[in-house]
Amino acid sequence: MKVSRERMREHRDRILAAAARLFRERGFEDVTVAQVMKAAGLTHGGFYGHFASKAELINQALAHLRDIGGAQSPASHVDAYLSKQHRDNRGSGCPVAALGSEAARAPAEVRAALSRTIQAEIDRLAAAFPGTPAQRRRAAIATYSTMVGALVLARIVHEEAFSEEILSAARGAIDLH
Amino acid sequence: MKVSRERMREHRDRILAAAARLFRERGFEDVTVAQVMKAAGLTHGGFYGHFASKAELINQALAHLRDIGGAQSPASHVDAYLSKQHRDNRGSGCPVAALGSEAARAPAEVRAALSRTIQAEIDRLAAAFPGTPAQRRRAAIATYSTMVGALVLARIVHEEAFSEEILSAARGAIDLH
DNA sequence: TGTACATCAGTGAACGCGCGTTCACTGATGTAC
DNA sequence: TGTACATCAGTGAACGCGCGTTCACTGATGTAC
Repeated sequence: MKVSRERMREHRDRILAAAARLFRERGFEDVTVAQVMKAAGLTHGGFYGHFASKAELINQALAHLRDIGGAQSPASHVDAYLSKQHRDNRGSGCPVAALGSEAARAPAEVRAALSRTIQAEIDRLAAAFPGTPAQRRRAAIATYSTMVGALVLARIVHEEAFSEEILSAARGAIDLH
Repeated sequence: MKVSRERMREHRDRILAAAARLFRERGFEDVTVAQVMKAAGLTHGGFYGHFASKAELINQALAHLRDIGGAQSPASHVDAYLSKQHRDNRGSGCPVAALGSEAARAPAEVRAALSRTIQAEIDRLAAAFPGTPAQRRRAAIATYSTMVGALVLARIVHEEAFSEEILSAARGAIDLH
């Protein structure tokens, strides 16, 4: 049945939020349109009233995600990023670490959305380093690379001790002043 | 038609090599059994004479890959890893960077195969650092994290200059003596 | 403010395609004599 | 060493399932008067 314009906008937001969570948890391909709609409390047929295709949903979900940045200090952001909690909660965590290797093969729009996330993260970290703007930017890029790589490795590795060792070594290698 | 035992072993190797290349290029899900068999010069029906399932092929292909390690020095290995050439040739490159975020959600066997690759890479890099074994291992873990993260980022980013900047910043942050 | 009706968001069955997997068949291999 | 035949690797058509997408329908919304 028809629904008020406000409620429709709310449905759209719920679909995007569900998609952003499910894609990060299980990847683009393992999540079906029907599952996203169910998670949003709707039936699958209505999906195409909101989005032209599943590919379009992927684009919009990642673009939507980009707008949500944390406000904590760089140092505590790094600690939170390299925590067991983040490792074990892909659905609410960094989309670059959760989807990075798939995204590298994705259409230009998906890559562009994640590029903006990467750019924002670098800008944010740059503030925590000393030196010229160029030096700070280079340090921020290297730091973010370490963070993403360590989280990906920690999620692959199955032995808990090894996984924690990776997070700890990465935390130790990053020193913000 | 039947084929000699030697030729069958050769076919199996060709299937594994084709799978290892295609999976790294396009991911586990976008590659079909028929495509792997075609790349190996065979037809898809024969696949199940070699492997019980596609999942089994994924396991074996990653395990097979693990045995092939380079022999260059740590310093030139890092440079090759963080090169444009490696970035642009996923099919013959590091499986951790090519498949990392998908592998994190994969069955235990896939994760175990990649864990061994990670472990081997860390051991190899550790030799290039000074200090106690524990210090060297921590440095190697942080270094490999930076390498994997930077390669993943460089492959996502669509602007060529930004992508090269990421590789360069990571190279600069790693100093082996 | 109340009423009539055109609009259209959401529903759920259905469609078509591609994929993993199976299977009857073919003909070369390799063993038994 | 040669021959007869059982074995079995590879072929390609077919199957069944799940998924993205479409569509006729429903009934609440919101506009025109």
